[in-house]
Amino acid sequence: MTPMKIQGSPDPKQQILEAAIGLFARKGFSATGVREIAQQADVNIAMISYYFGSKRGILEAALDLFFQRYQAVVEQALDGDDPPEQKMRRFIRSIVILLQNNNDLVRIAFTELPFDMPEIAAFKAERGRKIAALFQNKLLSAMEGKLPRAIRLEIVGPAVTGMLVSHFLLRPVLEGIYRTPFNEQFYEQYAEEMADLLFYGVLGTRREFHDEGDTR
Amino acid sequence: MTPMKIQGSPDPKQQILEAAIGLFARKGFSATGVREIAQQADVNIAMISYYFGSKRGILEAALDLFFQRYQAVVEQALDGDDPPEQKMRRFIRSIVILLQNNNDLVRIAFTELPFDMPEIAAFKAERGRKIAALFQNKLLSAMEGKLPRAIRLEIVGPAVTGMLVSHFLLRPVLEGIYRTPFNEQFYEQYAEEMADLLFYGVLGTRREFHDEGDTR
Amino acid sequence: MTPMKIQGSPDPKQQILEAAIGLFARKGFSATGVREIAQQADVNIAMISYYFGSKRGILEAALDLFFQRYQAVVEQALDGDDPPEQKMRRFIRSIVILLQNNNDLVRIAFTELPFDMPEIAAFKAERGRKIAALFQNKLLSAMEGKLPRAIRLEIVGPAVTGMLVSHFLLRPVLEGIYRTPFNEQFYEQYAEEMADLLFYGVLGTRREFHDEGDTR
Amino acid sequence: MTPMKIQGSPDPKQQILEAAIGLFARKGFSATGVREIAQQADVNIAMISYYFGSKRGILEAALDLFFQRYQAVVEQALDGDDPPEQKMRRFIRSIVILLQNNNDLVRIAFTELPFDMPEIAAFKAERGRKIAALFQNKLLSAMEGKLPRAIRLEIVGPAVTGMLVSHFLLRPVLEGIYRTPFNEQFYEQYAEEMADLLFYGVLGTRREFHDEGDTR
DNA sequence: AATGAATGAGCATTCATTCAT
DNA sequence: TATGAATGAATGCTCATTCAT
Repeated sequence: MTPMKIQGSPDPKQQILEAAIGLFARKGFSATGVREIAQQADVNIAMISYYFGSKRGILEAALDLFFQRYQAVVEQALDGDDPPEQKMRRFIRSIVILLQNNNDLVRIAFTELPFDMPEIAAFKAERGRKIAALFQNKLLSAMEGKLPRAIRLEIVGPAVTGMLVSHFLLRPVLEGIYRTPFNEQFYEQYAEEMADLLFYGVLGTRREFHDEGDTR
Repeated sequence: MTPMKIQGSPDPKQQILEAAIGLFARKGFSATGVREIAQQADVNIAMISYYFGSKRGILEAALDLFFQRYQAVVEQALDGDDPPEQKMRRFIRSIVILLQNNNDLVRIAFTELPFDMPEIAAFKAERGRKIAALFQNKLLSAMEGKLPRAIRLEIVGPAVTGMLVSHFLLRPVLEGIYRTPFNEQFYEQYAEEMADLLFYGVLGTRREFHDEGDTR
Repeated sequence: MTPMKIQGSPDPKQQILEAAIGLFARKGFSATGVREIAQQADVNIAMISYYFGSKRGILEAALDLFFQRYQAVVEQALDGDDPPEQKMRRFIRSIVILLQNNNDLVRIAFTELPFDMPEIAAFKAERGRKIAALFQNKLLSAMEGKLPRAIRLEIVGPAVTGMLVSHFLLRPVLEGIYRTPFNEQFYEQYAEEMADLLFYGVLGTRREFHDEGDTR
Repeated sequence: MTPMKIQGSPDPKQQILEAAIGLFARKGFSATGVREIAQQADVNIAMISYYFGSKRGILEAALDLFFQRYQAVVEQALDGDDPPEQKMRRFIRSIVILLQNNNDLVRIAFTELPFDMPEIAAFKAERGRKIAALFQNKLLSAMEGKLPRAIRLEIVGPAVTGMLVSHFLLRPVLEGIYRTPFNEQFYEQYAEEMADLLFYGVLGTRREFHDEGDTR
């Protein structure tokens, strides 16, 4: 039976998770105390053990959430019979939206890889493998032989990831360097620039390689 | 007068810094205790206050060290009258070597940006601005008008940074995903792939844009 | 619901407060460690934060306790329509009993006025003002014009306080100087001598000023 | 050979003592650190051990200084063949000046009697005995039989001390209670009021006891 | 006489977690 | 489910003192 919650006292498990994600992203996992999470979530401190077992349990839940969403985007973007470049553009656009809306989760996922929590690293590797396989099967296998240079996934994969993500990880610093407002409009352009950069580099032009329709 | 140190009792300030860099990179700043640093550095715990004022002081010293080295590489690579593409290739090769040799510092510099240490973020922004200016003045200004698409530094800058760095940040996870050995030979190829990717993207080829000699 | 406590595990908050009062009085606030308090109170050290927030919190609680009791004595002694001299004798007798029974608190209240804890000094001033006002309203206003010399409260007030209290502050030293046993009987005489000294000084006699009945 | 000191680098021992007296008075002995003393005295920290042996050594030097000055005032005021009341008025006037000029020392002497430094208490008792003996021999013995009530030194002594001193100990709090400016003029009146209070109390008048000339 | 590095014990406070209710 | 009290270990930092130079 799902308990009816009156307004103002929502699901405490969800409250804890949301509070923790915000704090982990802003202060880091270690620097965040369970007391702080409990206070922010307006929940008794013992509820954390109760719902998540431990502080680490919350981190695992957060990572799980991120990879679920990430993988969903990948699957959805790469699915279907569209040409690879179109799939890729769709992926980039979707992923930029994901990164925008889950900035905190992204920071946690890419930032917290403590070597003293090997299970966390293992968990990430496992999820990463799945996603790499999706790319291999749904995208790269269809492009083989058609590219000017072969794509080595273990190199290009992380490079593309870093290319797309670093803006979001560095955002607080970037805001201190550039005056550009990082608003909705910016991120639309951002996605296009990322795609062009990935496809043609800074020196190439889209027309050179082959005639193409609008891939957008 | 520089004191002659007998073997076995080297400069304790240096010892502390090195120990801390290793631990910060592996466990994160917050998760690393001063006792741990002192023990690893084989130094009395009070020496940390004595030399660095506080744990945070060590972090600042580490960041300073990283940015000094980073900026030195940038200046050296971009200096001179060589054509831009050549400068850029030189920069990428140098930076890959730097990242290889300072993996711990890199992780610290890109990972520790806690919002509750705003001075740290400010420090990074200040150094970032300097480096961005170097690129603008020594590289981009010479390329203006010659590119198929204008380069927006506030977008391409972080993207290139992330493209180059993410391998090193994600390395422990990548090792769990791919079987590629990350050895000397790998990083030579890595630098070339990064340059090609940056210049021509995954779809472009180097010959298309303009005939060029060997830019290496 | 007040929890029934079995013998041997009494109210830990009270335990902490009592232990701290004893130690603060004997060693001073700064020289007393929280570990020492916790040990003496037979309580886990973290309970100090839990109940009082900090070591300073215990000091504040102790001062509050003292001033509550002090003010209660003043109010009770000065209340009613008795002639001023009688009120004053009653006050002195009551206050001597209070000082006897709260020697530790007295020492803390008069000894700990660190200039680096301005809130403490402010707290004392506020309580002192209240008590000064009580004297002004319930005692001095009734005596105006009837005295050989006007009483300046800001001078006589501290003087009387010091006169009464100094024995208790200096007791450990006095025990090293005089052989008098400071027992119950002594303090009865002490109260009378204080009253006589305050009223008639060392040279005056009670009969000289005006014929009076037994003022006790 | 007494070293000639150039201006600006005066006797470091004196510097340390003065810095320490100020800090002990403001923060208390325990709360004052040797680093702080050394810094305030503009002296290397190791000089404290060198000159005073330990932090406690400074406290002992300060107490010694206070009692020397105190005893000198007592001896000077009580010496000679003047009538007792005149001696006593002289003493009170002198002591008020002493208290004014040595406010820090007074606070230290009356405030720091930690039970865990028994030698300090013993030292104070010894000096206190000497001063008590001076009063007994040079003042009270001449008044015996001439007073309306016998004076018990072990009671009146501390009372008078407290009466005189409490203003100076409580000064920071008194400044928060009353608006009276504690200036030169105030302390002249203060001394007179103290003498009158001691001699005649709040109810007595100076003319009642015996006709007297100007006792000043 | 003076320095700055070094020591080891100690400081107040906070940690994540547990448990009886 | 939910609470608040309780635990013991750990936190970063400072202490007074010592010592070789």
